Amino acid sequence: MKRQDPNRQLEFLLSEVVRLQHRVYNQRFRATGLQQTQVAALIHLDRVEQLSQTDLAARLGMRKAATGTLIDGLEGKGLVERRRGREDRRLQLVSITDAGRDVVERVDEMAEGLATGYRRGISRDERVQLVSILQRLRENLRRMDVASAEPD
Amino acid sequence: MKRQDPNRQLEFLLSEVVRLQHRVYNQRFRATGLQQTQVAALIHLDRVEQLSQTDLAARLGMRKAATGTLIDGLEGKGLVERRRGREDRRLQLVSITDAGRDVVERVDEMAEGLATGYRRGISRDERVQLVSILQRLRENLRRMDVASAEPD
DNA sequence: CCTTTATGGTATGACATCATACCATCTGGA
DNA sequence: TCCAGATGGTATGATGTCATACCATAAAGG
Repeated sequence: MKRQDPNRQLEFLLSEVVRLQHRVYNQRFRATGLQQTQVAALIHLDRVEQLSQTDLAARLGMRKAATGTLIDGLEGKGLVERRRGREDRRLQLVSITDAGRDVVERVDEMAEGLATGYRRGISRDERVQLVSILQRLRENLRRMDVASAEPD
Repeated sequence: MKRQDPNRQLEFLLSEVVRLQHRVYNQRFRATGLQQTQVAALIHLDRVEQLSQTDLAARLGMRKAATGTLIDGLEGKGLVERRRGREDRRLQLVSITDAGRDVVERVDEMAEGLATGYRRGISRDERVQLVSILQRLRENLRRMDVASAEPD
């Protein structure tokens, strides 16, 4: 039962990196009052016109409930709008506002600066590789998630 | 200002994967009553005899306060012990108990099963590569973290 | 020695996410 | 047509992590 060095155990390493990442980004974005996840949501919305909450949840890898409160926050700041679906009135269609687009613009510039330090010592090829592997990991995890998540 | 596809933006992708990962693992480990992070802490402690809380915090990428409550939980279950440092009485030296070692053993077996689905379609070489890149990313983030975190 | 500063840990209040349970609306078959 | 299940969303209570502020002990300089 030779156990992995926890420093190399993929799952733990990923968690650690993401914890650090959230901390660093949230410190830097303090001025905007936005969390990294909210920024992610805004950027998703900036590229697609509108999205139901369930769609958005799937893209962020979150649950519906959490996505709802996430959007509450963005809506409260006027960065995002909700409209009931016209055909299917269960849907909450979320779309970004002009104010939201401005924020994305500003945040993008900040992110530019951060990315420099973030990517130091990692080549373009490696980044491409990394993304590719992470996408497969995500696929695997999605499969494992639904496999056990009947009741939602 | 050509913006990245959020599906490929490294930072977001990492966050998403880790959210999924936590969900899947916590579902599966429900029976043990442990969170993935607690498991990580146990495994660290299983390999080093003892560790101060600050050390442990550094290894997990967390802050001191959060690490304290994490350990409270493990201590409450009897998986871990705290002793005041004999030479430096500020230190809380944390070490794993026999019960803790048993849990690690059991969890390791469960993790074995999970890892199969987790790693599907990802070669050994790719995993090595991934770990290497993540370690550099971690280094970068640590630098960016302390760079701004004077007051703790 | 004695004071200042650094360091380990804890307390507190905020917030994000989760799981579960629930309500509203749609859809497909009897 | 209408009822049963599926699906979108919300409400609630728990927990994990954070940032900040604080206390206790140690180390360093006069």
